[in-house]
Amino acid sequence: METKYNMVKRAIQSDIMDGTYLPHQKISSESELMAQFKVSRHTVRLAIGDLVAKGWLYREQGSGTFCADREEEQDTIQAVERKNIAIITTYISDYIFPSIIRGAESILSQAGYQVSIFSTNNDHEKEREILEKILSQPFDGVIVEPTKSAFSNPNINYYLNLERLSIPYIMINAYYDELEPMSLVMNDEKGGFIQTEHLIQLGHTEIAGIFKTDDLQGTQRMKGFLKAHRRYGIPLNPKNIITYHTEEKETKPVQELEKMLFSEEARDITGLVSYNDELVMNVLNLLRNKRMQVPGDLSIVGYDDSFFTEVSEVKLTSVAHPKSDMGKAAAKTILDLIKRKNSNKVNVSKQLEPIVYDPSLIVRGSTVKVGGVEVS
Amino acid sequence: METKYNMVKRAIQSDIMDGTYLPHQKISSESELMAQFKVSRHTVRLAIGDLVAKGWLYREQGSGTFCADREEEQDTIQAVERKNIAIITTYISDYIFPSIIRGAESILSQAGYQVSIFSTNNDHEKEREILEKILSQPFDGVIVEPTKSAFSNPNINYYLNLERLSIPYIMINAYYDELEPMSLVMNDEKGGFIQTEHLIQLGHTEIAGIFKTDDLQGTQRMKGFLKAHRRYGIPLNPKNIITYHTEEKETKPVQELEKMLFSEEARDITGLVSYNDELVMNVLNLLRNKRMQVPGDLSIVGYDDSFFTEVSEVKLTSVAHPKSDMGKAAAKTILDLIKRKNSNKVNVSKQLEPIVYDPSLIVRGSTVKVGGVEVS
DNA sequence: TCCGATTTGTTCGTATGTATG
DNA sequence: GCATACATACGAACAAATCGG
Repeated sequence: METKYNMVKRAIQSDIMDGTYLPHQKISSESELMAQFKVSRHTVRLAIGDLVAKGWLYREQGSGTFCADREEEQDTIQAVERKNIAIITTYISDYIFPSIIRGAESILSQAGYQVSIFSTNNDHEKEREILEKILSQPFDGVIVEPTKSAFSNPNINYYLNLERLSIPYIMINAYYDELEPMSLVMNDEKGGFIQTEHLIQLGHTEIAGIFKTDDLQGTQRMKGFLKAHRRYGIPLNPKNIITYHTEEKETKPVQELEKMLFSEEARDITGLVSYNDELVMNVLNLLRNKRMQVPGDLSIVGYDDSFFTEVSEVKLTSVAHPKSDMGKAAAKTILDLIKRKNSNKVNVSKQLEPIVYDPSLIVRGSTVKVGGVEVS
Repeated sequence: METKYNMVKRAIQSDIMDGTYLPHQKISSESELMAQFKVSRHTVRLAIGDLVAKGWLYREQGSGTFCADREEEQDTIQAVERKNIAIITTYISDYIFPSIIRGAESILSQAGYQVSIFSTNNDHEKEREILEKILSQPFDGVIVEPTKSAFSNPNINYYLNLERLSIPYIMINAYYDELEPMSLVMNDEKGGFIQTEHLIQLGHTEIAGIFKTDDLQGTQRMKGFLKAHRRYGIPLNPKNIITYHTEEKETKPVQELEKMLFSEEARDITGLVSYNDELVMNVLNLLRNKRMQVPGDLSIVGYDDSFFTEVSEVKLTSVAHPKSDMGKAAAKTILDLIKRKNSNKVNVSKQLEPIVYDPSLIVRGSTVKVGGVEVS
């Protein structure tokens, strides 16, 4: 059970961290806070007193309570050398993130840094909590994989606050456009393009595409999918595209595909471009039940070149993802930014050019010429 | 004009400075101070609150207010605000550890703790470095998966130091016998037993076993493998057993198996007990090249019930591993230990009984009656 | 320069909840 | 179970500083 003064305290801290209150700005008066939270003056003063003691606020009698400037103080704290870096991902255990985390951890621990991990579960609210935690502690740098990157982010202010406190951060896999942060991403549009191009060059003309549309990767890959069709003059039936959101990943895409392939109005799909390898595994289960052959009846191109490509019976054609290399590069970049910051004392997050990984296709057994025999 | 609470404050400070109150000694209770200075309780609390914030005193509900030991102030002041837990695993990204880490992270972050991760790469030297780092920082608890747990550990002293500093730690998957720590492990001997028993009950008598012998899990599973043979009166040819160390995992076990199955002195092996599912994947690749059918020609039992069991064409019979449940349980246990420590001020690491997970076999398509048809 | 409204500072009283020994 | 000690929360009153008119 949370205490009232703690609620007030956290609310004020939030307002400080998301930039509602800027340094030296006056915060709401005690009576305003009393009304706002429907608590007694005593409770408000208790909350404010705590924050004053911790150096978040300062009071001036007769004038008001003000947001403190915690930046100057930062230096003194940093004198105590504690090298700490935060990694925020959407999911810790799923899929390719462990590789990314491992890559980053190996570099960072070698450089004497300690790595703290956080996962948002692709939820903006959780992301906010994590950013608040990071802002209230002495982190030297942050590596973040954006949550629901296709949508505008309600936590932009927290990232701006990182900049204000000159804590370097970089984004991997995707980035929030508004921030123009240093980032390490794939050229996902090109990735989607070469996935599709590969099938087109094998003679496929009726190609289904399944894309996750709540992150930037998915929307970009879909863009590449469309572009390839246009480039090669292949007419694209809008019904060939299936989109889904993270929460639906276990159900909707496979259900929709089942409809597309096996319902009465089924069309003669011969190729499939998948958002990623993980999804292909679900698709393969469906096809196995329906006695459909891969690649005989359906050629499939995955994305990420994950371990799935090797363990399934049909080795999967897939787009290579840098994975642990990306993690390592991210780690090196953040170390570089920290070094620059400590020498220049200026915000350099945006001085570096984003690193864009060019995708390349790893052709394996899951794709063949349309109607054709396995190439192997 | 001096305020009342300031008088009380200065009086207490004086008593601390002139040695009337020694570190960790209980000071007068609030009601005593009320009488002594003839002020209200609120005023006393205001004075004490100030001194607590400045680190001169600390309060314990139900017990009293105590003089702080300002020698160790640096440590305590950080420890109070920073709820930090370390997780040490052998490998961060491989296999089932991501699930364990995720399970632990979800519980710990919910409890407001921050999770720092370290990986030893199964190397004692790296483990030592990590333990040194942890000992020099304010961690509240440590969850550790032992490195090379089958061997005696050269870093025992570091763990004893954790105990001396009363930092709770627990071990998962295995434990160093000398320490008798709180641990969460599987009954690996029983696991190896039921793997083998399953094949025996299907009529197999020539069963190969592959075990990793540098961790406790592997040696225990091998023990179960032997026990099952004895129990059922099946003679066991020592040549049916292959052992390997972590560094050899990509080469030796498969090479040895190839020799066992396909060389001139090959024997008629019909069943295979594998240290884990990951290894089975390598085995399956070998068998595919050799055009050997699973389960038709060889029945295979894996261990860990990992994602591999579901993605391969032949669904794998395997022993269930608690994975993220184990991570969650580990997190809850360490939180419990921290709570006890903060209340009792004694080392309680060893007061809890180790949690042992009983293994259970998940039967899928990779095992059939000897010489028989697939059961499906 | 003073006034009055606002805002924080100090102090009292009271009540109930929760942890400790 | 009980007394003790700290924790949370409400209410009220007056003091002292600030600021705009």
